[in-house]
Amino acid sequence: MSIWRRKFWRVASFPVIVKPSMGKVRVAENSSFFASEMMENHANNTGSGSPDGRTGSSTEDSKTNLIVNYLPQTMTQDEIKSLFSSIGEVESCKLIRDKVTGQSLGYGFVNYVKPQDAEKAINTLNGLRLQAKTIKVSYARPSSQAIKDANLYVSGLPKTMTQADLEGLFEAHGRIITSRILFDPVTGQSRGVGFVRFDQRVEAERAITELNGHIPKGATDPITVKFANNPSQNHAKALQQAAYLAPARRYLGPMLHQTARFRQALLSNYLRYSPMGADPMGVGNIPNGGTGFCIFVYNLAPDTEDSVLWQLFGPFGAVTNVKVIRDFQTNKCKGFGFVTMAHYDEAVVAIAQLNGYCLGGRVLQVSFKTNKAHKN
DNA sequence: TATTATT
Repeated sequence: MSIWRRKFWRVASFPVIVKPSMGKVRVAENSSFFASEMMENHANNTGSGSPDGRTGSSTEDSKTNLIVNYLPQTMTQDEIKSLFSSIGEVESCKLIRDKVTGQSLGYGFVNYVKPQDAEKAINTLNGLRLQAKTIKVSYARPSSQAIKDANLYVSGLPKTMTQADLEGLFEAHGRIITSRILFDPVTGQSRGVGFVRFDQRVEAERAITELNGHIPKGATDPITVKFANNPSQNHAKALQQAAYLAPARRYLGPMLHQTARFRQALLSNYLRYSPMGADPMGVGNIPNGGTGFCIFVYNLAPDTEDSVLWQLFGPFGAVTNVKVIRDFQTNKCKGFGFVTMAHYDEAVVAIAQLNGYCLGGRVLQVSFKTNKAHKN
């Protein structure tokens, strides 16, 4: 097999293009193909090695459990499991999603049966390029309250400050897990802001105390150091997105903050006035293997991503699966997709709200999926 | 002045 054939991964139904950069390709022994680029980014290497040397935890470090970061937004749990199963038997795999919108948070966990497979996965898959992302594979630290909310947002940095400089400034206050300086993609200039994630929250707290308002050597202005916003509770962004998607016609934002009880009230109201109230299951809609109710979405644009469906339907309740149907050759959306929702009442409201919804100049048709190709 | 690292 040539090196170029190795560039093309097929993981289940998910073809993944792997781009080895600079011809720097490693091929693992005892394995059909692995293209892996070792990270040159310091941030992505930090903390990816031995889990030893930690402080403040009595829990023993797992030698089989891995955390996978910087996953492409569209990658599903099944695809992750497929990819990591190419190394060895995977005991469990979990993609972390936003509780409200169902969107991938870009990281997950893979627990192997054998420690040597976990080690091999780090050596082989860390630094792998998937779509526009370079994934990071490292040992998961034992979960605890002490390691949560240890991510700092730093602003007011001198434009000349490098990532190494940043770490040099913060490393005295604890073990740095990751750090990053944000750059303008056009000019390539530092935006003067960045992030530093510590192992322990107390370390982050100490760094704030010591470094907020500090003037770096050679600089004139003080830096600001504070806790970074937590993405999983940042629904303001989702709200903005919903407002953007519904310019004038329907404003979905408030739905994000409604309780299940309010949704139930909406449902009662809806069923009272809807013809569907008489036939609540719709035509031929059967709970999909017990995982939920399948919804057919028609008139999607060719460039539609799965994430759009998550964003559209997530505000109405628990979305368990979405799928944009694509042309095998072009990979463009064929104009429709499916969304599975866990609860019937939420699916009903979502359909009622989104059928006729205008998305990118197209009027969507949304209904429960029917079994027949034609209905009357 | 904001990316997505703890189930």
